[in-house]
Amino acid sequence: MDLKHAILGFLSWKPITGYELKKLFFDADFLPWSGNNNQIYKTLVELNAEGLVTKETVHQESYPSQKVYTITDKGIKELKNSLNAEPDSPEMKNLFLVQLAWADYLGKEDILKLLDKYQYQIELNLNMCNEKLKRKKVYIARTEREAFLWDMIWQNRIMGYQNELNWLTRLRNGLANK
Amino acid sequence: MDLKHAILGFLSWKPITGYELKKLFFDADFLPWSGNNNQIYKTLVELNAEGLVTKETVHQESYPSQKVYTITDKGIKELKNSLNAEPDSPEMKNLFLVQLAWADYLGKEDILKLLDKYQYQIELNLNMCNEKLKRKKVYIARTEREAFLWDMIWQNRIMGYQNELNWLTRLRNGLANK
DNA sequence: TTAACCATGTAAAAAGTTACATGATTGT
DNA sequence: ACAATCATGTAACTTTTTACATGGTTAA
Repeated sequence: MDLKHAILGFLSWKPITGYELKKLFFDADFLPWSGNNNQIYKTLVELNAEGLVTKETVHQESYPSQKVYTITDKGIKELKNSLNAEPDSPEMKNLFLVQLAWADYLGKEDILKLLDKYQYQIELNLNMCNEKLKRKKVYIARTEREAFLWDMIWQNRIMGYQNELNWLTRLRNGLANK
Repeated sequence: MDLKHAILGFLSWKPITGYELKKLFFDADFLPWSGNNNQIYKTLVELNAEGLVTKETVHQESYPSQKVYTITDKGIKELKNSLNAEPDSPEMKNLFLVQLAWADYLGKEDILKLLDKYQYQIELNLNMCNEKLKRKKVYIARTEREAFLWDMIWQNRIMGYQNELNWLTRLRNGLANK
C-alpha cells in the first residue's frame, strides 16, 4: 500500500481532480500522506503514464481549468490486487517517548509540565478526529459493509488516542510517589 | 527531539561507539530511527563538529579500531535544553488502514484472511517487544524515577499493540453479521 | 564451512516537506 | 481591505532507506 494505491482507491469512487484529492487526504486523518502538491500532482502524472488513470482537462469560466482523473479498468485491477498484499505493520513514531527517556534530568514540576503539554496535544488530535468524523466529509460508502469498515477506521484512530490518554494517567499516578 | 538528541541521551550514560549505538537503537523499539549506518555515523561526525561530543580512536589487536564518543558539557546542556521543548504529537502510520478502506472489493473470506495476517504482524511485534523488555539490554537507570520512566516507555509500546488487538476483535465481531 | 560478528564508512536512490509562482474570485 | 478559495505546477531541501565496500574473527 502506497500513495498510488490510496489515490486509486479514491478514484474508484468517482473521477476527481488533484486539488480535490488534496482535500480528501487532508480530511481523512488515517492517510499517512500530508497530501502536499508535490506528492499528489506528481503521482497523478505517473498513474496516467502507467495507464491506470485517464486525464481530462475541463475549462471553467472564472476559475483555472481543472484536470479530472478517471480510473481505468487496469487501475481497478491494480487496486484490487493491492488489497490482497501482505499488510504492513503499523509504525508508531512517538518522539515524546524519546524526550521522556531522558526526562529524569528535569525536576518534578518540569516533568509534569511536559506531560500537560503532551496531553494537550493528544486531546487536540482526538478532538480534531472526532470533528472530522462528525462532518463526515470523506465518505462515499457504496455498501453497508464499506460504511462499517470506514467507521472502524475512524474508531482505530480514536481508540489510539484514548489509549494514549489512559497511558498518561498511569504515568501520572506512578510519578506521584516518585 | 531528533536523532541528535537521542544520541546525546545515550551518551549521557557513558562513552559509546557508533557500532554500539546502532545496536542500542535496534534494541530500543521506541526510537523511530532504524539506526542504519548512514544516519548514525554521519550524525556523530556532526555532533563532534558542533563540539557536543569528543572522539577518541581506540586501537584493538585483532579487530578494527573503534571510535569512542564522549559527551561534552555543552552536549549535556544541549540535551537538557531539548527536554523542555514542546513535545511532538505522535504519528501513527498504519498502512493496513488504507488497505482496509477499499477492502470492500474483497469477498468475506479474503477480508478475514487479511485480518489474520495483520493480527499475526501485531502479535509478532508485541512478542518481540516483550522479549526485548525481558532481556533489558537497553537499560541504564541511574535513579528509581528513571527506571520507572523507562518502564512506562515500554508499557506505552505494549499498550499500543494490545489496543490494536482489541480493535481487531471489535472489527471481527462487527464483520460477523455483515 | 558457513554464517554472524567485529567496526567503520560512502554512494545512490527514494520519499517527504517547505517554499515559490501565478492570478482571478468570494466571503468577512 | 484582507484572507481564503479556486487550481495547477516547480524548485530546493531534508530525511530515510538500501546497497556497496573492506576484511579479520569466532561460534555452530
